[in-house]
Amino acid sequence: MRWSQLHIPTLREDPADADAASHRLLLRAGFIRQLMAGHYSMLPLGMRVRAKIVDIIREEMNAIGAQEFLMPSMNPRHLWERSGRLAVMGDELFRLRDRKGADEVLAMTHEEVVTTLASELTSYRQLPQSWYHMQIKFRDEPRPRSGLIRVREFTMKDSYSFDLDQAGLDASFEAHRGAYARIFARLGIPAIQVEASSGAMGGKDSVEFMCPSEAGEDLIARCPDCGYAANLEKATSALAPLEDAPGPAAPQRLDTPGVRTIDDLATRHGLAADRQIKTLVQVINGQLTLVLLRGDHQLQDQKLIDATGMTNIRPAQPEEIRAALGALPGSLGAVGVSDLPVIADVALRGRRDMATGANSDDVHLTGVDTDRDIRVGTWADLREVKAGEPCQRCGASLELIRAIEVGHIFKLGRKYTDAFGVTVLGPDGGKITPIMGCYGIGVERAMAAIAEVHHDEAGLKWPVQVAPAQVTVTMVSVKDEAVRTAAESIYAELLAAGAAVLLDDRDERPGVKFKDAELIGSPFRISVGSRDLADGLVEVVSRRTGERERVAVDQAVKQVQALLAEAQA
RNA sequence: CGGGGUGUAGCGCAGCUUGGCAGCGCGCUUCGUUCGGGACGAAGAGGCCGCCGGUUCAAAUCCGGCCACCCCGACCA
Repeated sequence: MRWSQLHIPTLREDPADADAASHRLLLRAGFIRQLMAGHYSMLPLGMRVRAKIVDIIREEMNAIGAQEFLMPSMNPRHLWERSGRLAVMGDELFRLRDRKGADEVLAMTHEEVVTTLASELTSYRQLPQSWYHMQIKFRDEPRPRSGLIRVREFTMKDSYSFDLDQAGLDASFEAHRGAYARIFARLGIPAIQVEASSGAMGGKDSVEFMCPSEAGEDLIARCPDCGYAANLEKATSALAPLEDAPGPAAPQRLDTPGVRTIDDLATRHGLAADRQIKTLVQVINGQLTLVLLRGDHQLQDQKLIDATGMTNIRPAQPEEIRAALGALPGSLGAVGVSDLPVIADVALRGRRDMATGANSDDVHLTGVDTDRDIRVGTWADLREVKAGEPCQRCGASLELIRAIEVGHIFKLGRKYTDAFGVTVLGPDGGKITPIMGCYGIGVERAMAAIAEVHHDEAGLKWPVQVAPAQVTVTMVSVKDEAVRTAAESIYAELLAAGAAVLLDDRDERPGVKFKDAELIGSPFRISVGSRDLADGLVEVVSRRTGERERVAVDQAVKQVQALLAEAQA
């Protein structure tokens, strides 16, 4: 690759409106260009990085025995009706219609398609299977952002495993977990594995691979001591147990004029927030439901979704609340409520002598025992963990950090094999419905994550495994014939040795070339200039360490190869 | 979808308040000088001022509508 032939130049100034560092640098260094919100063109430099990421993923997937497929992005709509996801995914699923009037969708993932292929499996002898592909996914995101981190069109490596039983699924899952750990290590992404909610996909065990970064959209709770880590949507902590003295034999009325918040009740009536029951009203699949939490706790929305299995949840409007309970938010409670479902956070279990609203404006109740006075239909973990709370495993103080979700693996179960009637015959001649796992990596998002982790003020700093140019050979002075000859020869030799090399043969001043090599993030640079060449020397510079050394012209290739090997080890 | 902001040369922006020749920096072309850390001089090229409509003798500028993009939120495998 010769720089003089690269069609898209680097930019002197930062592009406007680029929020994340990766976004800014990938634009400026000429790796990507935006077409519209959430859709990017991949330029030659970006394409090279993407190809290397794809290669690494492919190697590790093949290494665990997964087989590569390629399934269409455009799917018939009926497939998605059959799986039930047409309704679940809502507006996020792109829909279109062809000239015959047939309805189609642009696939967000490929469970439906891969399951139709799996229907040709006939015998238990054919299992287990792990199938994957790398294909463009389409998602009508409400708000694309941060460059490649959240887009509407992106490449995903998604794989799907089919096993006879839970033990087989566990093995496939662990194989993928290992492959993912190796992939992210090779990509230079310091991914940490966290417990996650499986969300709308269904299924049980769910592990996300998270790259800590301020540009991330997720929050994870992590224990610095024992390594416990979970998505905030799932994280729990060990709460200090609260000892309640026995209260009165029945709840007592407390007039609380003007009190509307937990704080009001605490400051004006001396009832600490952790002695209050917070009553939220949510509409879950059209059903008004009371959600109870300790006064000083926040509801984690995803936990409510997971606890109920419903995705269609919204806070109730004040009119709905008054019609159902006879009071407005600020004086709500669950005591005596028998006609509405009640879901309570486990932190309220067994509490006594608590305070809560009386379902009459400006009136509260004290002396409430949760077990005695409230008809709780479901106990669940609903509370959002806060930084500093003790780790449930070891008691150390939890920290909350932002992270980019670069991979997600989970045990799907039989949702799709059931929906599509996939069975194989077992050894006894009986029908077995295979159990599935699914596993995804966002390729361009991984590229952005690498850029987030590996950059400085001067530009990108790609790890050698994914660098678009592992070595940039800089002709410091293109008009010097001796320089040209030496640089061309080093370039050819490195190319022949299989290295990714970029020859900067532009007629530019040296400073421009040095800055650009740093901007695009070449791990190593060989400067071939008249000054050193007169002594038979060239300069080798490391982007990462800034170290530079002069070596004999005929030793340069060997020296750089040694440095590359060392960096990859 | 709610809130905020921005659309003017390839990129970054000024001009809009108070209507009157379309500007600046970078980049690009040509010539000359320069040449190991983003050079300098001279001469050039490059515009549907997001789109549609209105007001006006006259609109980048004022008014209305629409579109796009960005940020915050909601949303999200």
